[in-house]
Amino acid sequence: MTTVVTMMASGRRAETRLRLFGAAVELIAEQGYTATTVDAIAERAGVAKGTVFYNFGTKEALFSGLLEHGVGLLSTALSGAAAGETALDALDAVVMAQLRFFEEYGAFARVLLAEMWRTAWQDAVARLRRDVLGVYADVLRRAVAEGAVRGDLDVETAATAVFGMVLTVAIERRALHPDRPIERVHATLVDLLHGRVTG
Amino acid sequence: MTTVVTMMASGRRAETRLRLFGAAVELIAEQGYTATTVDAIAERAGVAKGTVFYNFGTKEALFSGLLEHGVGLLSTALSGAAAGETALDALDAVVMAQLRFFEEYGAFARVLLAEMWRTAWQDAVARLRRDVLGVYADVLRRAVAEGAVRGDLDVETAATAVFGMVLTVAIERRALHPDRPIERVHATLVDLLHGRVTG
DNA sequence: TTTTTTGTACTGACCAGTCAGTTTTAAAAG
DNA sequence: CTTTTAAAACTGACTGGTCAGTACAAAAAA
Repeated sequence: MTTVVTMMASGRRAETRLRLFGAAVELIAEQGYTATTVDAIAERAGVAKGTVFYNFGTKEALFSGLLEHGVGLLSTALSGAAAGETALDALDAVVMAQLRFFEEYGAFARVLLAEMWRTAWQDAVARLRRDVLGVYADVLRRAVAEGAVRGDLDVETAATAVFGMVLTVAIERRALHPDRPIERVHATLVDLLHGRVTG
Repeated sequence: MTTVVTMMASGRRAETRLRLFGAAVELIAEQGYTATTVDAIAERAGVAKGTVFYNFGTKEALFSGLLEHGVGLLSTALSGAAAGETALDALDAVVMAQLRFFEEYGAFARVLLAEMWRTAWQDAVARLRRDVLGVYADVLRRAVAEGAVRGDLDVETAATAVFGMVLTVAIERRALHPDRPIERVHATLVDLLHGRVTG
């Protein structure tokens, strides 16, 4: 049972909410948002259907909350890793943090990738761009300032590219090569980024 | 109206099928598979609902056919670009071909990204891995043979990484920076891959 | 003549959301 | 410590609507 949830303000209600997030993220990862019924979420969470609506009001609000929560965790994980001697060390560390995060919360990775583009969740997506892609952009800008990277690098595009690359690889690895050590995947990606592959 | 469809064996029936693919890919890109109704697809295609079932039998079969069709076009586009003096030239060309393909068929890119992970479409996904990721893997292997790339490169992971990177960037560009020239995006990605960014 | 499409009407399953009633919790009163 | 009280949390049967798929007769195309 891998869930996006770990800890949060305690209390009966908060606990129920987290159980619902956990059930929802797994089911939505497998079936997609629309195909996942509130009944199924409630059943997996071990609560009555009415409880879902008592806590969130609508199915959409439940999903919105789930996205917010997950993006928050991801953002925390990445920015926590962004420290480092040089900007390039920091970049490696952020890539590793993203790989580890999706290793633990693989269901959330798939939900993100699948549902990120729907207009219904603009708020969570905006936050993803600001707080998650922003970490990559900051690190890259720092690298520019340190002179480790060409000054005319298109930082926005590069940040998206790295994030998408890691996300795709993390999902593919979980689906097809779960035994492959995450360190090996990290090494491949880091080599790609540092030009130790070609030339 | 951007559709995945371009040309195919002519005939009334084939034409109807392609119109349905075109309508379906747009709607599914916006709303997702489950949320898209057969009624809506038929209406946008300008066809009676019964015609959908006459041609495909089920909604799932329509979508399966759409995926097959799109993956076939993508595979053709990429392998057609994989020629080139050196393997690294070929890699650049394949990246460009993928960017161009998703520029033209942006709706299909989003459908791929969103629905690729559901177990229901294993066949199309297997073909994607074989025929599309395979093009990247081949080019990278060729680069290894030419000595342009380290011999111990994890070709599979690298191929997935590059494909995912380009896919993510292509979608993000269409959504957020439609005016940004595709050549500039290509230059950023190619620089990343050739180590002209760091060091 | 055969194949394909149309339009309308129908069905049966499924599902988000509601609501009246029940249980739990915690605190105040005795 | 026990009882009372009221709010908060939870329950599950029910409802109204939606949708994939069917049926079919008539029309259009090949």
